[in-house]
Amino acid sequence: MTSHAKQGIPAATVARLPLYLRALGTLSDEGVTTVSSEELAAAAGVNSAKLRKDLSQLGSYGTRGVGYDVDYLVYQVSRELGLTQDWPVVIVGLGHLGHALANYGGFASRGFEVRALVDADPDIVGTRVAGLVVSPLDALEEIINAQGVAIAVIATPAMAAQDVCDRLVASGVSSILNFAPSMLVVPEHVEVRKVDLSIELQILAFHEQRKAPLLTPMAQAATS
Amino acid sequence: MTSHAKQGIPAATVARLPLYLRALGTLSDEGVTTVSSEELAAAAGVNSAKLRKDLSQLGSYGTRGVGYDVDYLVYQVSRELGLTQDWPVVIVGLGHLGHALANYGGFASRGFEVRALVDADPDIVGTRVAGLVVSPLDALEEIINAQGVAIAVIATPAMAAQDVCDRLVASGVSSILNFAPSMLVVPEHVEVRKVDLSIELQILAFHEQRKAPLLTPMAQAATS
DNA sequence: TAATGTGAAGCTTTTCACAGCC
DNA sequence: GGCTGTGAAAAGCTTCACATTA
Repeated sequence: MTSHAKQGIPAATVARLPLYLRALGTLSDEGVTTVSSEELAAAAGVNSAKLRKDLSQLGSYGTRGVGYDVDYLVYQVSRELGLTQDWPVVIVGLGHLGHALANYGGFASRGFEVRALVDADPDIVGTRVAGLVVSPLDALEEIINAQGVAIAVIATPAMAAQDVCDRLVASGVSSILNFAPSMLVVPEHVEVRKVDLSIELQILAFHEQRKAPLLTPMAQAATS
Repeated sequence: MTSHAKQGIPAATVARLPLYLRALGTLSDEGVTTVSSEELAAAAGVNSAKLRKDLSQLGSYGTRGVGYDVDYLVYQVSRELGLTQDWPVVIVGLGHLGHALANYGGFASRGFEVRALVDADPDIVGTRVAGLVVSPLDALEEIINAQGVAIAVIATPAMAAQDVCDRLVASGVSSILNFAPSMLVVPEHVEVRKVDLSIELQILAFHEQRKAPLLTPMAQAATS
């Protein structure tokens, strides 16, 4: 109402909203009805000034001297993220990872409904995974149209990812979550986000490395 | 040698090094021996000024007027990330996701060797996954000591994560990759990084939401 | 009184643009 | 001539600290 910059919530804030939502869900399950920025920040693993600033981007949903109403805040954050509606999702690629994603409960609980599974391998097509029969790659376009899919998940090998991506985009998909270790080229209006399971491990190795020399008797003549 | 601020590569740079490494690997496989910042940046999906600044943090490994030697740069980036040595890793929790992680080729190819799999479920203990026999949770401490594990992956349900984490830390693990949807509390010297499979999907929904109203005949009286 | 919401300060990251070097 | 490496400017993000309000 009062000119809240609807266009322009900082990307860093958007990236943290799911974190807050998760923490709020836990609190709600525990029967907590009101929470201060300090408490919620601790539960989400951020500092309280950041949390307050983030929440203030969405509007003025707290009460000074009291805190935030948990359920009300869950609703507001969900709405902001677009999770008050259900999103039909298709998963392409049913290797080990696709399998895990299809069975992952965290999607359904956040308003994502896995409507179809697609794979290129004839041995996998027709099998039942997480209650769904795996469809052949040929059926991709038809499925997307029939189910009204706007968000797709790619969990294929790297080599197949760009081709699958092109077909998804051609069929009208405009948001893609890419688990394949490859860079996808897409038109302007399509958003791609990527998850690389090994990147975080590599970042850990970086930090581990600068403690290790002191503790393990491994590296001796390492100082060039 | 020439006083390169060894202590203090920006976090944002470290987070992108794995991306460059992957792009370089692909180029190397294609037989490319030299690459310009422009080309490598395109392959990694970043802009070239950023790439040059990032690489300059590691040292002066390019040649003006020419570009970067692909194999040499692979080595330098790997060394910086601590990937020239092998890291023994243990995965705790062998549900669908743990399964997928155990079978994930991207770990081994980056110097991470999955040495042991651990689960609490008696039905899973003793089964063979990705060539390894799953050990019981009781054996956790012994395995970590015997294998010299410094980096562990948690893929348990949220409820079990903190307990597993505490035991890992007590046994000397100092880097943890957490896939469980929960906040881990650890001592100062332990580094935790988390991957939440549904967070990226929620961020996509956020962006999808602000295109959708125009395209789908779903939301009608949405403007409060 | 207690805790939010927010200007302002400080810090990090990105981008620009060009000097320096091959 | 072409491309890296890097100061400097711009943008973005975090933290501080306190006025404001229930």
